[in-house]
Amino acid sequence: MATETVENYIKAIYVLCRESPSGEAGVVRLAQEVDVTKGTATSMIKRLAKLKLVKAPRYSGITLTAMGKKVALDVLRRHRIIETFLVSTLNLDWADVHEEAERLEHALSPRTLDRLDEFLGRPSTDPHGDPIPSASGKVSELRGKALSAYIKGAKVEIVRILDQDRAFLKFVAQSGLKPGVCVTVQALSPEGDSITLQVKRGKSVTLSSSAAAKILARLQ
Amino acid sequence: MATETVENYIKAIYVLCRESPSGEAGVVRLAQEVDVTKGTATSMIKRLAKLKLVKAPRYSGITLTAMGKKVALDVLRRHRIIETFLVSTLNLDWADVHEEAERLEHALSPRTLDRLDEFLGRPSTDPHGDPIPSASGKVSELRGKALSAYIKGAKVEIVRILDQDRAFLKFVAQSGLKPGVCVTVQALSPEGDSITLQVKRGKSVTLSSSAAAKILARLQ
DNA sequence: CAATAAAGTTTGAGTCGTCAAACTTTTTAA
DNA sequence: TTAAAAAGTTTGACGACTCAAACTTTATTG
Repeated sequence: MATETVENYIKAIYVLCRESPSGEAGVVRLAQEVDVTKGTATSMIKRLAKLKLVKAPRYSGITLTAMGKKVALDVLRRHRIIETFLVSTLNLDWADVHEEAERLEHALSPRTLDRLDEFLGRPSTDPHGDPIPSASGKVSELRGKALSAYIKGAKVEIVRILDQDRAFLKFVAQSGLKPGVCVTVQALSPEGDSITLQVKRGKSVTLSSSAAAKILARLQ
Repeated sequence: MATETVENYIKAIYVLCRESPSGEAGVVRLAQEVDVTKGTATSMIKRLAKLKLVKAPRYSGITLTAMGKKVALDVLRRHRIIETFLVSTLNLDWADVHEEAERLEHALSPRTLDRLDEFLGRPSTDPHGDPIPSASGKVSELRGKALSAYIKGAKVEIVRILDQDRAFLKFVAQSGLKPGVCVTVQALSPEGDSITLQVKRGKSVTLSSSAAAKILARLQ
């Protein structure tokens, strides 16, 4: 069994690989993510390589092996089911839930996880719209494009928020941009580098393009 | 903040002190309880003493300080609330729940714990009948005497099972002796060192006195 | 293309929690 | 009351995880 620390590194590597265009994770970013120095990250990567969880040629990018990917999806499944529970059953604040799940995800037995999943009605996404991997390790990456990619007048449904940062999530929630909500693109300003959305009649929000890039939506 | 390991030692010491007539815990039993060698236990006790959580004069009994007691009750509160959740909400098996709670109890923030407590309707005991300490650290030790202390013909209500051993709990559950259940003392056999209970019409169970001593009940 | 910045690695050391085994003190019982 | 058993302690070592700081390699850019 992978230790809690190992699980955290693997999960972080998985996420970083998804984010990076090259599909590889870097030591410095990884160190940031798990909150250690880069030296520590390097030595941990060596251990992960010895455990056959990652491939990491010297001075080059890190990628997960098939085994590593399996571990990552397993952790992610636990994480997202817990987040769903915390929000939908315990009514915890949408933005606060990430850190809590971060700790709980390592303490759930497979049996309990399955009961929890059952209790929740076998949800397919978590409150941020992130897909929950199946018990057998499959993820359906949701269709949906960045908000910033739509044209003026488009009516779209928010499907996912690609960021776990508390402040950002708080802002998003406050603006009413949770997954499931429908909005209309009211204005695009290439000069101002921003996008304005109508959330409901009379209420609109303006976002920078970079913020809008982290919110996925699909045509209504 | 006390580490997970520290919390486990403190909890074990609390339980051992309750059980022992002298009110003190011993190193060997403690080592058994947390599943380490006695040398390890000794060195941990030193650390706990340095942290002002226990008093442990050399070659003598271990007791908790006021601070230690507070930590113990806090852990116990978390443990018992989680057990209640696992049984009453997720329908996990009554006997399996202890180990699971053992791991989860260290991963819950105060906020989440309170939400969980609220969700459960602020229960006062866990599924074994153990009292749940209040958030401020008060425990109401339940009234109730060992089953073995009642006389023939007594009609009593089971209130608590004083043992976390899986096999014992499994047996108890199978016999229908959960807290809340009413039984009648059908026979006492000092020679056979046993007690026979009528659980409901037509169903009776025989227990050794030592087993009956671990089941608390009160007069109906 | 050289100089500098950034990314990555290595080294030496420290903490936490653990073990096995030798040792000391206390308790028990013959 | 003293020898054996039980309880408790110490020592030296190890694995997991971490840091700071020196170092090497790769990338960037004037």
